Amino acid sequence: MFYLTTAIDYANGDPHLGHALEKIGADVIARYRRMRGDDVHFLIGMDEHGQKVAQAAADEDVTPQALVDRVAERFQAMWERLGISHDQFIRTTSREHIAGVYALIERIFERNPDDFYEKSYAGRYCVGCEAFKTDSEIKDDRCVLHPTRILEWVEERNWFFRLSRYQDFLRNHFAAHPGFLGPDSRRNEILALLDQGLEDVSASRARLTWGIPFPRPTRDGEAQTTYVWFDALPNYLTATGFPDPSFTRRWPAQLHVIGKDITRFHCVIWPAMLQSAGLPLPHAVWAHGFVTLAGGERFSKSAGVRVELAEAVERYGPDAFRYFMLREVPFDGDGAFSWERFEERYNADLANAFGNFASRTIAMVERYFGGVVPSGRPNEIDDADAADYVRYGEALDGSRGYLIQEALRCVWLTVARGNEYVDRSAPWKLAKDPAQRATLESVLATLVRQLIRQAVHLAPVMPERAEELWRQLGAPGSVHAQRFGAPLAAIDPAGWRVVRGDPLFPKEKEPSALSR
RNA sequence: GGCAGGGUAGCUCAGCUGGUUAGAGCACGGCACUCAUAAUGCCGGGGUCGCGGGUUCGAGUCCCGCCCCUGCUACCA
Repeated sequence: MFYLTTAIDYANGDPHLGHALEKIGADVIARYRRMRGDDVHFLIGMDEHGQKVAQAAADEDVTPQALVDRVAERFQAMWERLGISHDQFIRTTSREHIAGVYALIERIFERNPDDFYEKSYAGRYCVGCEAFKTDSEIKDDRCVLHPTRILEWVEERNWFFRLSRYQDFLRNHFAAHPGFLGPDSRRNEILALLDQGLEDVSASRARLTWGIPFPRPTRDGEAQTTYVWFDALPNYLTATGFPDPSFTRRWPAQLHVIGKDITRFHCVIWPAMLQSAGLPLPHAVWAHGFVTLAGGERFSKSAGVRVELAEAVERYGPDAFRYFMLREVPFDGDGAFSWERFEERYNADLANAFGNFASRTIAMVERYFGGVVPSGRPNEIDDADAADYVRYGEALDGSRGYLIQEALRCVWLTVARGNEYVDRSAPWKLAKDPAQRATLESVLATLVRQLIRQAVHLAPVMPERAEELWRQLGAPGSVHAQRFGAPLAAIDPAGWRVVRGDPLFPKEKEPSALSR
């Protein structure tokens, strides 16, 4: 079982490029795994509690539930449009999740009663943020985000989780499992944090109105609300059906795909919670980077969205968008989005190099062989491609992290090889000489084999376009039903009837009209 | 401030433990070709390798100092 998850998205706005990058990247991993033959379960979802959601609902004069219902629908519509192949969509307002959170907290109370304790928390509270502020967020006695408001000194009694107790456990875990967190830069940051020492974290809040009731009241009988760590993070566990005993069929997760900004929660608090509950830890966490804008401004939930996701998807279609994001934004770091760059990638990589390679190959099979793929034996082209696809696999299988952009580079090496091979072989010359018929057959069979492999290896990234190429090649079944490695190498397209279709990535007639 | 990473062609980046004329892709220019989405292939121009010292026969690659950028430095998520 390969159980992978993405961060659940906070339901206080519409999906933007940052959300999309994470889902697309995780989707590629999920699809890649399925095509390796793994039994994949891919979870995504929404984080729907919290003061900001309550506030947003109040502003619109709707109930919080009505608000999150609407937001969840918009997210799901976007994921469908983008071809995200999740198996499950969890929402933290669902009954199952709430029951799971109760069970997890109670399990900690049973197994490690000392891990929860009551403590008064005093601090400066910003009404604008609805949150306590730390010194670094305060300037001249005012919250840096709301300088016009006056900070209140607030004291409240909460449940706390004894995170500090797990410092050594976490350090040992990181030492024993070097691959637990990647990329290395994030891992080093967490190791530094562990060296610095851990403070306990609050597990409940008194003034939080929209959330899961904390299972136990405080000593003075006050009912509190579960704070974010114990509300949002457990979604990965509750989605498996926990506490139903069958949850072990999926748990522990193989991989949590998250943004680099929430690494700490997933690599410190979450593992400690699980350990406290006596549950196994996820095998790995991958912290991807951010999509930035050309100016360097960063996308985040608080920053304004400057490029409309819907527009970015519609302009060249979801598959081109998926390709662009993953090729341009390294999955272990940041990358910029710009229309100029998008058009460059689209024209150079998709239309000219790859799309045209498919077009010219299929056209030649039609022209010289009446559309029936000739037979031929694998040769040095297949060998060279195979070496590239080994690297493709190493970039996606997690052994060195999840370097999707490298996998794409590998496929394009084979595209370049194919175009070069066409020119070197000059089939149009071979076709004029009947004595060269066998050579012509061999060349075109080779090109079709290349396209087969490209379709299969691009299927995780561009599922729809890969399927269309598969169809144009006259290949049987679905590209998504294929398997990498030996089964793929064994495919012999001889006799397939190609179907010449529209270009895979049509170019706009007036490129200037697309420029901004 | 502390810790970590980075500053290499117009753009995005590769350059491992120091060693022939510093590389790739895109963009740009020329040539070739015509199967193809005026696509492709070949060739080429273009870089004081952040700045200043130092070690060495020799440094983008090591050492010191400085400048600049990014991330982390815990309760919005």
